[in-house]
Amino acid sequence: MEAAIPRKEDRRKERTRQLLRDALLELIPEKGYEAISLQDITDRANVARPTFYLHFKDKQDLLFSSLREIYDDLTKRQHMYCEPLELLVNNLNGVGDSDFQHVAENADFYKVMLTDKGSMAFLLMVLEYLSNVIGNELVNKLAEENNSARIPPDFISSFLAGAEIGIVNWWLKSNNMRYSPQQVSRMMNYLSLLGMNWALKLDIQVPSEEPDFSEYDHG
Amino acid sequence: MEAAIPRKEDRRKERTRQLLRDALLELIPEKGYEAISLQDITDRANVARPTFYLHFKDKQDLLFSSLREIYDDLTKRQHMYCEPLELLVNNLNGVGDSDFQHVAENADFYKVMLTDKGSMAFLLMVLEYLSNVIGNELVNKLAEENNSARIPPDFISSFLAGAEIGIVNWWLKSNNMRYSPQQVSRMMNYLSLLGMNWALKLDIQVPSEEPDFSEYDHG
DNA sequence: GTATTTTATTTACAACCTGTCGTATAATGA
DNA sequence: TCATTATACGACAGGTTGTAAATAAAATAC
Repeated sequence: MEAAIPRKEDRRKERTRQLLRDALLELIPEKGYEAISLQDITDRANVARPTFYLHFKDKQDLLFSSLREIYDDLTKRQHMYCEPLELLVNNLNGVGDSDFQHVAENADFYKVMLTDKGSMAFLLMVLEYLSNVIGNELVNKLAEENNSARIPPDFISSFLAGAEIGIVNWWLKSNNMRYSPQQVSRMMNYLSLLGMNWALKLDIQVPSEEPDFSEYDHG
Repeated sequence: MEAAIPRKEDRRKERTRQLLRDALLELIPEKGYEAISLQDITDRANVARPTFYLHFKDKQDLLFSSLREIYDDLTKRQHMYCEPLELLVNNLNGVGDSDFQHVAENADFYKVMLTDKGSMAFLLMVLEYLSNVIGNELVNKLAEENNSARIPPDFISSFLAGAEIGIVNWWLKSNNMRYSPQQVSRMMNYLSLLGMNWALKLDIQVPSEEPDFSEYDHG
């Protein structure tokens, strides 16, 4: 056995990987994920097709690699919002905003991926991400407050994760996104809160003033 | 132009179509939807591959054809449960049962389809089906009771449709389905009710007796 | 700066897939 | 029985994937 010499990472490696990642994200809004072939990707990245296999197993592997950093970043932003917990229970108006904000910023991407041109693996990845974030940052923390949940916390997390996907799908298709990310996020929180109150035997109050959910014109 | 002669449908036509439909549904739990080729389907159905194109456009067309009858039937069953409305608001314990019952009966199928071996088109079809059923049979009817919704009814429908998919996904993966269809359905209803109350300015009461959501052993 | 190692290119290949031709066969309805 | 028409069959072009060889290029180590 040779002694493993910890060589410094070859610069070309990361460079090629980045080219491939960028090419994929660039192509998705153009022709949809499913329709993209490895040839398309490597052509766009100016890389030979066999080279692809030196770095990624297949298209899905590349997709996941492309998205990991994005979602890691989102997780951090969520963490900021939900800490401390008191801020959450007294003010629903920040929780989840970053998610919907992110979707709005990448609307072209999500509009395609939440289509039959998208990918099941991606949707499941998002579902799991949401389920984990909602579970770790919200439901489990609330469940600890009062240790007598009527409904399993992971049921609630999965419920809300699915609901959020349903909402995003509705939002992206609803007449050019007539609601702001903050509005959608708030609708979601208000609609979830009372059921969660009951499920976790909590007593978080819905703000008494009526929220402003009026549509807005795009300008 | 020839006069359209209304010939009786050739028996072979429906026979072949049914063979193809059955073959697909048979193959899905075996190797996943995505991995199935037309060759697989026509082999299983004992039909020549070019014949496939005489009846269906592609694999997805066949899938939709296979599922249409199933979902039409489900819609009817939903309709029964939600009519009359009074029965609904006073008794949460029937709404949506048929959906979860159906999933339990076809667990093998859904376990594969809600996987990266499944299909986005299928998931979107289910999402739309759920959104329509929940909208038409539940939310819109409740919204008419009191014409001053705080949140758009179609937001609520999409929210619940997504939530149901999230729940089904959780349920199928949760340790061999430790909850009965009725339990899962009830959890879902109880968790949704209070938020919907607020959103639609209603006053449906959550039953005061504690529901039984204890897990059960499979025997 | 030079040598060595790693990475990338190129070309080629086998295997599979799809969609669509004709033409021949056989079942069906009239 | 007879005309119709669904189906079988074989074949084709064009696309895909994953892998293999030998060659060229680039980065690191010294």
